[in-house]
Amino acid sequence: MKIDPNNPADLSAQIAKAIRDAIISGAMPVDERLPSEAELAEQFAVSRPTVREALKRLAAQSLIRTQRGATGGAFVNRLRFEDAYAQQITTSTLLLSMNDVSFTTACEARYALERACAPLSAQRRTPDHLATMRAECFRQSQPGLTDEAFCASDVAFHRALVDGAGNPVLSYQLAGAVEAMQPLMNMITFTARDRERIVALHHAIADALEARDGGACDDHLAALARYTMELAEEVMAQRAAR
Amino acid sequence: MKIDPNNPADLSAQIAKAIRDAIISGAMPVDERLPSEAELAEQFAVSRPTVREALKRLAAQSLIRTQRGATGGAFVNRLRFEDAYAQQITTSTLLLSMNDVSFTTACEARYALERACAPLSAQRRTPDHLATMRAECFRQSQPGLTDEAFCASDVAFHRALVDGAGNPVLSYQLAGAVEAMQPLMNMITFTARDRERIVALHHAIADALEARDGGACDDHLAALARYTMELAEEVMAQRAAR
DNA sequence: GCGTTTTAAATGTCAGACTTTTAAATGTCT
DNA sequence: AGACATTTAAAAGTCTGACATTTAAAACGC
Repeated sequence: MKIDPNNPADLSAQIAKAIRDAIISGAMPVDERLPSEAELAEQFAVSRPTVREALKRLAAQSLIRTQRGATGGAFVNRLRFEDAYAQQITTSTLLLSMNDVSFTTACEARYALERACAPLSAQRRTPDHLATMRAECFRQSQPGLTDEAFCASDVAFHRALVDGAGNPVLSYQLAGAVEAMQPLMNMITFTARDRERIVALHHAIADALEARDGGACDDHLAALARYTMELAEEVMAQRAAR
Repeated sequence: MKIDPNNPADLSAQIAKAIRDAIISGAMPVDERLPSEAELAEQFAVSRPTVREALKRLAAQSLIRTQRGATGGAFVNRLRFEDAYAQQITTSTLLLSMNDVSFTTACEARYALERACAPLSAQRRTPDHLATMRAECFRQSQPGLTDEAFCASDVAFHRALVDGAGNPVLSYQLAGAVEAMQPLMNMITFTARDRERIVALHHAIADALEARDGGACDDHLAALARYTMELAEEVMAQRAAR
């Protein structure tokens, strides 16, 4: 850990960076305890509140966790895939909403990535994945379902597809792409016929995975992508006309 | 923004969550100024240091930025793709290093995602992207190059490929997958013949993109994926033997 | 009217105290 | 001796109040 220059601004950011670099470089292994706040304050020659601000920055990135009590302190945290999912999803959601990314762009990215999973998922999906997909299909065909619940079920279906690839790195990367689409999808009103069509494609996808036919799965995903974009275009056209 | 229960622990986390939710829900538009730290302290009935810790958490996620001075304060930050790239890369890198993800798993994910970009990149790549790829190919065939520089150039080549798809969401998602592989790739020692083979495949990929032939590009990427994994397996076998 | 100075508001930092949590050390009883 | 209760100390979490620094707008002077 390095010292800070005599630049008396952003001290907490500098300290956070120093510690972050130490963690990333591997100098501090997982579960290693950092010095206490008082010791860090002395080492960096700053006050304890400043150290605390730095630690909170790292905690926000799940790089450390803190524990109170006698043997407590700040510990290097093992970054778990589940924790990273959550961050990834909020970041992706904000990226889409704050940069007026078009529905088309987001949708294209999402289906391109999903199609990348298709062949792997066809090979490796378990009965569990199939069961989840069938269950979501069933839910999606229930009559009284709100559009939001329909979209949420859609996300669950596609997550099962992605998870079927059995590659946590892929699941992590795709969590953002799939879930961040949900707010955009919620802008669409699905008619009964739309839903019917989508559920039919979902069934076709599940069938293809059950048959371990990656090619067919890819074809149906492509069809679903086209159909989703068509629906979105209609909505856009209606809004433009209004 | 909601109040906190009388739970006197994690106050700053609760406050950060309240503000974060307000931002994500869209209740606070981009560039909106938050109340001053003193006002927030009063609203949440906590002290200013506690509010500051909450704000630092949000700043660590690039959700807000702060400005000093008379008209200063904390502002809702427009999350830019470039900022998100950096976070994505560090998160992905840590995920891989802390969860002993195998080279094979990471490599599989990376190439699956890259292949998802291939058809789009074939359609939309600009001369700029091609020029970058050619330049990196040239660099990769320089004799005195260290393994690390070779890997860095490899990353640059593949980023150009991904950026060629002209979809910022894809570029963002893939930044992590591609760059986080670099530390793993650095564990491989490339012989002159290895490099020759890789550069040849890179050239073939660039040729396919130049010809706007997505299929050929996909084939070469698949070949590159196979070859990379073969190399890694050799390295692993050598280590196991030792 | 324009340039300079003052002022006020805001973040950034510090020092010291107190509270709460937690586990280990100590003590006590059976 | 062992099990249970008590004390103690270390650490994070919080609060109060103060000072420093930055910055833009207001006040002032020419």
